[in-house]
Order: sequence, then C-alpha cells, then structure tokens
Amino acid sequence: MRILIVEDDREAANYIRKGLRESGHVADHAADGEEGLEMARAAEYDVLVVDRMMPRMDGLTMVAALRGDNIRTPVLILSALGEVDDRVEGLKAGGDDYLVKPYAFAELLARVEALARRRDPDAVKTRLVVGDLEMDLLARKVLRGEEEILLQPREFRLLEFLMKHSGQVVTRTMLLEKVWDYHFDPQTNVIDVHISRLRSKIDKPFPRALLHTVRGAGYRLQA
Amino acid sequence: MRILIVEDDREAANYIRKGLRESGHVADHAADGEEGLEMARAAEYDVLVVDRMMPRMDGLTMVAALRGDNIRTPVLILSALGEVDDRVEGLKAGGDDYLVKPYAFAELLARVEALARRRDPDAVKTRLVVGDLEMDLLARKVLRGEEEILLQPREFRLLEFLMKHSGQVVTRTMLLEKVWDYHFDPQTNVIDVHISRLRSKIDKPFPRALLHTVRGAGYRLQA
DNA sequence: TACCGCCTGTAATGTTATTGTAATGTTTGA
DNA sequence: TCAAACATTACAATAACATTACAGGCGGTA
Repeated sequence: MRILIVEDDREAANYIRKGLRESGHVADHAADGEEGLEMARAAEYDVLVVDRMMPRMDGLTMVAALRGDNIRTPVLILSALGEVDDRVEGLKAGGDDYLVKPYAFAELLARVEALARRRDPDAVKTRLVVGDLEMDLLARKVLRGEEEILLQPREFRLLEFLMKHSGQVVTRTMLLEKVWDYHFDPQTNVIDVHISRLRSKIDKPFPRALLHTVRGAGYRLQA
Repeated sequence: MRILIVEDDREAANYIRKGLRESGHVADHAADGEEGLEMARAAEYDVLVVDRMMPRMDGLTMVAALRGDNIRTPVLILSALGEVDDRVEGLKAGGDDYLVKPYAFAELLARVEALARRRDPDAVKTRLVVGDLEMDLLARKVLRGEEEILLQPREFRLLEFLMKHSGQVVTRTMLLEKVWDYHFDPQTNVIDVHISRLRSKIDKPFPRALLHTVRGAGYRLQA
C-alpha cells in the first residue's frame, strides 16, 4: 500500500514511516501542508496520514483543499486535540478517521489498513498464493507444497513483489524501484543475481518452474 | 471480553455474535434500544455495538441516554448512513467509533478490540502456551517443561508479547511500542540485549530453541 | 542519610549472515 | 555465427545481530 505521511515533526514522521515499511507498505513523507497537498495531488496514494497542526498550511486546510479538488483518498487525521468538537471539525474538513496523540503505532496501523480496506477490500492481504507456492506475510514464511523455503530478506521482498504481480510481466525498473528503492540504474547485475538465487530455492528443487524469464522485458511468476 | 450487541435485525446480530464468540469473546444481544439500555445499565460490558436505526428507541437516543446516566462504556455505532453529518451526529451522541454498513467482519472485530483496549489494555487471556513454554499472567510465573524460570519485569513483558504473537514475526518497532512504550527509535541496542538475556533463560538451558531471529525483520517465537 | 543490591539501559566488542560486484559461462534470436 | 541478454559462481565488504561488561538509578533498610 502507498501511504503519504504529512507531518512536520521529522522524528515522528520517520518513526511512522519505519513502522509502516516494516508492515510491508510504501510510505512517503511531506513536511508541511503545502508539500503534502502537492504530493497528494500528484501521486496515487491509498491513504494519507495527516498531522493537524503544521506550519505554513495546517492539516485541516490541506484536507479541505484536497476535497475541493475532488480527490477522495482516505485521510487519517492525527491530533493532540481529542474533544468531541475537535473530532467533529476534523471529520467536517473531510477526514475519514481521527486519531488522538499520543497513540500506539499499532492503532495507527490498524486504522490506516481499515481505511484502505474500505475502498479496496483486499489491498491488505496477509497470505499470497501462486500455484503451490505460498507466502505468509505475518509469519514471514514461504512454502512450496509441504516444503518450507528459507529466504534472505531481499529475496523475500523480491518474491513478495513477484507474487503480488503474478501473471504479469515485472520489469527490471519496477524491481529496482520497489524491491531495492533504487531510483536509478545501478549499472550492475544485482537483479540477475538475486533472481538466480531465488530460482535456486523456489524452482530448482521442484519439477516445474514458476519464475519465467521474458526476454527483453523482465520476469513473470506464473503457475 | 463481554460485548453487548444492540441490533434489531436478528440475522445480522447472530452473525456478529457468532464471529465475536469465535474470537473468544462473550456476546449478548438486545433487540432494540430500550432493551439495550436496560442491559447496558445492569451488566458490565467492555464494549457496546449499537445499530443506529431501530424500532422503539433508536441507537443514538439510547447512547445519549446511557451517557446521561454517566455510563462510559465504549460504543461502536453501526449505520447505513455514511455521510459526514451522520457520523458527526453519532459522535455527538456519545459514540466512540462509527462503522458504516456494509462492513467486513474483520473490521468490526478490530474496532471493537481497539475500543476495549483503550480502557483496559489487556482484558484478555490469563495463561499463554507455546510448545512446552507456559506463562501464567496472574501468578506472574513462567515454566518451561517442569522447570520454573525467573524473569525480570522487562523480560516478562517481552516474553508475554512474543507469546501473544507466537508464530508471527514481531518487529523491533512493535517491541519498542508494546514492551518499552517508546514511540520513537532510541538508537541503541536495548532490544538486542534483552532478547539475549531472555534467550539465556528460556532457550540456552534447553535442547531446542523457541525464540528465532528473522534477519532483517524481527523475531519469532515458535515451537 | 548512607548503604546495598537489583534492574535496566548503554556502549564496546565480537560474530555471522547477507548483499552487491565482477568475472565468467550460457542461451537466444537475428 | 555473433552480439546481446541473461545465468551462475565466488568473494569481499558491510550491515545486522549477539554478547559481555559496566554504571546509573531506584527502592528498601538501618
């Protein structure tokens, strides 16, 4: 899931970001309302997490502006103000949910995922399946048939991405961006190497291969 | 957890009830606002799940009446109305959260548990078991096999959290939040140190380890 | 208040696993 | 048959984790 955090406190933002990433989401950050507005307009996010009090443009103004542009991305508002009237204000400005500081990260995560689920009931899957290959995101385990397969962190991310796009061709550029967070071409064969390692674990020991090369285009995972 | 469902649609009520029971809660049912009010006054519930539209006395009136009596049990309001003004009304009447129909049961469950946690962070199980490792929350005792294991308070909380999420990978961020109440990254290796101490007590003296490192992700407790 | 012991976090140090690179080999299609 | 695209392997750098020792803080006791 793609999430935008709009929060002026850099430390808090980093903390949220790290947690969201650990839960398998992609999180960007904007440092104030104006920047947030711009980013939310430009990119497709599944959920926005917006701090209420910020310099330059506060959270409510930003959300109201966004709604004015007819952008309906779900918004979770963070605030130190917890009175009924404050929450009401937050909702009236166009917020979808409201979380009072201090909060536990787990609650933020639950609410963010709940908001995303509301539009797209299975944006937040915990178990991926392609043929006889299964991945459990919570337990971080991969099975092929009965066999458990042990993967390195990078291999895990790689396979996760391939499974989430099974049946589709996944390009090298996509992999660099989504699995490596590289936004440039490293001019090396990192991808080839990791694909090879992944194959030796998920395909080599089994009769039929799932991970196919699409020459000149990329790779495709398919039963 | 004790939950009261106030819902006139018997089929919907049974559905919720069944789901909540499967998740280990105790769920009662009232068929309209008047009955619900009476039951909520009489018994101690951890959460109320209240339908908005009901014959005799509607959900909002009921909640307002309850709050008038100074009963603060958290209320989750269910409604087919999703407009901002409707949600605002729900909160003003004294609701704590608002769920729009149709909803996924998992979301209802998550919200009910979030509400309950807000007042009583662990109104749940008293005995945890993973393999031959047992923890008694009331007696504050830990056993592995026949052996009693003495833990420090922090070690106890750490193990408790791991046991409550056994089989799943627990990230460092989760541990910082739930075991240390840190809502930021302390930039030290507190976690590593405590994991090490815990291991020396629960795993080292025994033939098979339960606490596994999942490199790049966190830790997993598993038999 | 002074003393003691336990608990906890920090920091230094040691260990191991994981990753990217580069060299080399193999396949593919024009 | 040749070049480009892809595959495999080995290795060294490094990041992630584990362990140990130490010191401050806190509560209890005299």
